[in-house]
Amino acid sequence: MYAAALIKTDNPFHAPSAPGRARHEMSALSFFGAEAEVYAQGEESGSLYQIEYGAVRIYRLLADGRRQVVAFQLPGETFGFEADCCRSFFAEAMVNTALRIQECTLQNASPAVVAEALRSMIRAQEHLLVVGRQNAMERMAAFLVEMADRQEDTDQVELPMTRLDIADYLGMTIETASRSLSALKQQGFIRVPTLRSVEFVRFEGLRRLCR
Amino acid sequence: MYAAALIKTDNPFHAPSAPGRARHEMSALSFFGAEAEVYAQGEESGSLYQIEYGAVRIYRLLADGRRQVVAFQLPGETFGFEADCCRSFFAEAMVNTALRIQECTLQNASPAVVAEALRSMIRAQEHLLVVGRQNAMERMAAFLVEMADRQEDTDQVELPMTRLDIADYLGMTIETASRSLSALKQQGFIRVPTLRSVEFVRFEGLRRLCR
DNA sequence: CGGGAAGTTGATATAACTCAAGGTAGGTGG
DNA sequence: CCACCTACCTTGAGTTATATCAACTTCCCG
Repeated sequence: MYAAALIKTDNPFHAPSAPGRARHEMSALSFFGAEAEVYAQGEESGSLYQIEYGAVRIYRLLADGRRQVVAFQLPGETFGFEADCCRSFFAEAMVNTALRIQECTLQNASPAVVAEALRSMIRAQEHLLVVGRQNAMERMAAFLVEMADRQEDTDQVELPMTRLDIADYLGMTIETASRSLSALKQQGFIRVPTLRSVEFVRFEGLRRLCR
Repeated sequence: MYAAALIKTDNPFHAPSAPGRARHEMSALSFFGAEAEVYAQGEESGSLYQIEYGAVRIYRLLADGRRQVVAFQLPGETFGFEADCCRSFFAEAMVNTALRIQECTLQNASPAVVAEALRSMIRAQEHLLVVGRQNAMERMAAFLVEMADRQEDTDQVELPMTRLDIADYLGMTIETASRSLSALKQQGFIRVPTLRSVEFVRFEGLRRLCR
């Protein structure tokens, strides 16, 4: 059992203790409750984070509060590798999350870490095409396809994020996000058994929709 | 003088010979005329490109031809570092361009190359905020501020790209790009002495506009 | 000076935003 | 265990920013 002091959270909820599965590395787990901040823009960087379980949103804000989520990070993925000393973005847990934290500099970065960073860049640039050039239904389809591909399951996906998170990821309002999801449902592409899960009925149709 | 055979271009124009300035490395220069392709999506990757002079656009297409420019690369900058074997994007010279090409793998990548790749990622993610959450005038202002910051000149910038390139970078139509530029001009933020240059009148105002 | 490509401006159409009301699901306490 | 409460989500109606379509202008190059 981990001491409560280890749990870094700014909301009253306390994350559960470590899961029973085996540890892959010597680094300890850190726990974050839903909405807890992992790091903030402007903070000193230098650490690398790997998600053991849970999910994290990476985002940036405009002066008037408009938010763009630039990435969702899922179990097994690594984030937080930066060239400069200061964080360029905010990172927050979306649900109860366990992270392995390790120090990492440009010099000691392994090729695997570099490779994952480069793939994150490709994903960000592909996402730019979605946000810059696709309409609302195409964006929602692209989001669902991306989640399915990353979870390697084209039957259904679990969504650790709210509709507002999805909207801020896709560069639209929560109402438009909700309407797009309803339209995909109504047109027989998906079913939505619960608010946080989506079942695919015609996955390839969905993929064709956003090519 | 370089042989014409060295000039890789798919348009009739031939790039001029190498500039007089000193070479920093042993690698030879390759020349590309305006609109010449540097690499295409799906091609085998493995090379890294550094711009000696000129400018390159990195972009992706949707099936119906919609285009998103994900980055502009300027002199001194490096691009083309990828984790996987295949190119994820197209790269095209926008004007007469000279590139130093070198082989580069994940294993032999220098920390400097990794650092520049990470900065490209941050720039892509910051651009996501512009495209996802800012209106047309804010986007155009953000573009001009970015170009000024990268050229390290807040008095004026040279634009190696067309209005259509700018529009496809900012996720808007060419008409909206033109109108946004006109609005910034009309409101006294900038002057536009030629089609390919912009003078800043109130640079800090421009910066405030897109924060 | 002429021609063509690139850019600008105007008028109208439309997709997405905004504001508002209503619905649903999950959690809490009686 | 059920009912209520609240946060989250969905749907509707009207507005607006940007896209679209079209005409005109400017710049560059021969």
